[in-house]
Amino acid sequence: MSPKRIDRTERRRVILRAATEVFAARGYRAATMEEIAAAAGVAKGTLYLYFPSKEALFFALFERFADDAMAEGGADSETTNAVDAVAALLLQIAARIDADTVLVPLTLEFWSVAGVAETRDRFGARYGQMLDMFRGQITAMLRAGQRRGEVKEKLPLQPLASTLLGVIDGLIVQRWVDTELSVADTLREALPALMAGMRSGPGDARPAA
Amino acid sequence: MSPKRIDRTERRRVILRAATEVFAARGYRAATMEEIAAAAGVAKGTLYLYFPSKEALFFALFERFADDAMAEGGADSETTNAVDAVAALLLQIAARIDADTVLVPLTLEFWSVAGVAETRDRFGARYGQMLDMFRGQITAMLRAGQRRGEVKEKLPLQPLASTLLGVIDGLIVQRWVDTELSVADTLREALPALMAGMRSGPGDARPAA
Amino acid sequence: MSPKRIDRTERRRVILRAATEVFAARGYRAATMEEIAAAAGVAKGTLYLYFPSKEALFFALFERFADDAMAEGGADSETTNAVDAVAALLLQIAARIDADTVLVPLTLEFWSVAGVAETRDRFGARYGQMLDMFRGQITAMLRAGQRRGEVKEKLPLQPLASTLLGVIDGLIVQRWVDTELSVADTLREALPALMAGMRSGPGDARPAA
Amino acid sequence: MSPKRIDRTERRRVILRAATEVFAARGYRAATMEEIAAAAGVAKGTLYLYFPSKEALFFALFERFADDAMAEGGADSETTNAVDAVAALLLQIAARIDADTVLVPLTLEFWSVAGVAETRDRFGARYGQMLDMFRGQITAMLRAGQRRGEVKEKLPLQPLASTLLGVIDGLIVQRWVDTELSVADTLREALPALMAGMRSGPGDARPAA
DNA sequence: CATGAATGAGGTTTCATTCAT
DNA sequence: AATGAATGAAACCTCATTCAT
Repeated sequence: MSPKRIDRTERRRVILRAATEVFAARGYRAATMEEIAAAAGVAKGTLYLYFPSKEALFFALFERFADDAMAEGGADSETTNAVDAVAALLLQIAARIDADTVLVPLTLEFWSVAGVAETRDRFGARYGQMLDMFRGQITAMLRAGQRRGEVKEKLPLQPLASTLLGVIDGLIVQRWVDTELSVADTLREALPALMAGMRSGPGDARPAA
Repeated sequence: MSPKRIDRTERRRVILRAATEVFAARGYRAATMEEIAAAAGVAKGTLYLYFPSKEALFFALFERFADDAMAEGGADSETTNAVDAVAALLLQIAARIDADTVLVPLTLEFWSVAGVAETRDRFGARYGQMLDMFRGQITAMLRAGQRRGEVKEKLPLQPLASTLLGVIDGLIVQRWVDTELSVADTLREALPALMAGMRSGPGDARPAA
Repeated sequence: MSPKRIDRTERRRVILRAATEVFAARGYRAATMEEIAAAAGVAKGTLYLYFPSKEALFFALFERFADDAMAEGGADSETTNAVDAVAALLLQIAARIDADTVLVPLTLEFWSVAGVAETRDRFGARYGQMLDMFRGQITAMLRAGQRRGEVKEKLPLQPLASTLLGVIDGLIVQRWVDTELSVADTLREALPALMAGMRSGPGDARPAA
Repeated sequence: MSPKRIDRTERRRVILRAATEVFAARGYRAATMEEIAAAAGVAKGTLYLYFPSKEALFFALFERFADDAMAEGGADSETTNAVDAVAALLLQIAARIDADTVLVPLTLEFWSVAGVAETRDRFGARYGQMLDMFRGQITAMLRAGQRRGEVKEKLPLQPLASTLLGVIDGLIVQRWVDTELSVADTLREALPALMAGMRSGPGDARPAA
């Protein structure tokens, strides 16, 4: 019924998609608004009708990225063994990274832009939020596991969660330099050995019911 | 006949030091040669007497960084238990990261620059070299441990090495957003639990006793 | 939907005109894009919307100059005596030089830029093309004159054409140092004496009569 | 007897020779003092002990060039036929141009630099001096020829001299675009035909004795 | 005398942003 | 709403000139 049949939400999405490609391929600074506009099939000026500045556009991208990542959470932490559930969460994230080729360079780019003094606050806060959420989730899963006697007591849950989560980012870095490497495959092989020590063995089982 | 007495090596070092600060604080693209010159206490033109271009300067920085990191190796892998030795190597790297505040943003910046199409080859190759060296070293240490019966047989050594090494980079990312976080402290707490599963337990011990 | 209405061709012309002035007055290297922009009444960046580089702008100028010069040809070579026709062609070129004051310094500048190693190929080839065309035209006119019995047989047509054409460039140089000198006037006076020897005299006339 | 066995005059010559090569190959603006110093086998600073500036060095080169050219004059204008003597003078200059490969680009460069507003006065005046000298010489030779009855009366001597001299410069231009072309050969072939019309024929001979 | 390291003004080019249409 | 021409602030890099040794 609107005179012009233009769906602002849809066009915004198109622009964000184009920006994703361009930022991933060229980096934040090297990417030009011209390139993004061309990739989105709109004129340069149009970008400014949807995002007030280049930085805002990049930040919007980042937010969508963070939202998506955080939606990933909420797994079946109750049904399975806690250690397996944590592994499953990590593998799920890893699979998404392997599947979407722009995620690796784009993640690198987020880190870099966020490291720059001017943008540190905006980006850093948001990224920290995301990290906290994941760390919290992992910690909670492990704590639940401890309550159920699946996970050893006396484990430094916070540092463990940080480290486990870090594994993902660490493999992202290795993936950009070695495009053959599969984050998910690597994790699938390595996690069992790494997490074995967290399971409560026969000796330290709860006195049980 | 006697030209001005200048220690070119020393001056080069001063410039590299200044570049380290500026690149870390502002990022590669945002950093200007003017800023670097000012930080080094020389004129803009002088930078070009030591490095032919901005990119060359950044790459030189990266090389020195890679050299330093690789010199880190050669630990006491023979004397101690292999698992402990690997942990010690990681902790040593972690300590260096905690000690030098510019290392975190600079590392992020390396990743980002290397991810950009134009520079990917130059930087990526060098970074891959460094990663390979570390992965190789960790793999070798674990394999030696297997021979000595300290490390479980049937472990996927390559993926494990990648993952363990990745832990460092993953924590660097977290450290950048949470400057309170100590990479070394986190690792010191988390590693025992993560690596416990790699040690050969009583059950799978060598015939021995 | 209706973008700003701009006559790109006209604006291109304005820029070329401004560039002509500035390059003529200051020389290729000394001329700055800033100056050219100011002379054209546009901003520096605008120049780059029409020409990708300073060199391209200069080359475009050169091409237009060459095109104009070559369009000059096609005189009334059939109706008049061949020797007179050649003289008329030279005088026509000369008149254009006298009329347009920037042509002298600009021509000097073309020569100079074309002489420099880096640009020799691009500019040299184009200039050679123009020279060849003029030499060919003069040669053809004289040959036709020979067929009609107006021009002496046994003349070295190629060298003569080169030399006659060279007279123009030689006078351009003199005009540059002596702005009073009129290329056309000088030629009008000198050519009859110089070309008299090319006309077939009574002695070497065709059997005819 | 002097403590240092350095002949300033000789070193000046060496620098000028090096400058000749570099200016010819790269043009005035593109040539750097660094390159000239390297070509001369001295340090950059040393150039400034002999010439106060780049422009002064180029001008010195130009002056030497002009001096050499003017020394060329004073031929055997008395002994031979005046028309032949003029032709001989032009051929002599042409031969020198063919022999010395740097003369062509260097001449072009002189013209160009002299065309630039800032240097016009210095260079232009000197160049005009040189041209005047040659024109004067040719005019004088022809006038003497008229007195001796070798040259037609009623000839526009000034324009003729300008044009004949111009032929040289015109062929220099053609030579840079066509390095095969020999200025001397071209002139040797073309001049007889061009100058034939200046000789007093049987009909217009002086009543004479 | 000679050197060559250092300087910094100045040049070309890029590109985020604005705004008339 | 959309366009894309125009702007002009920066940025990288060059190089003539100076001057401490």
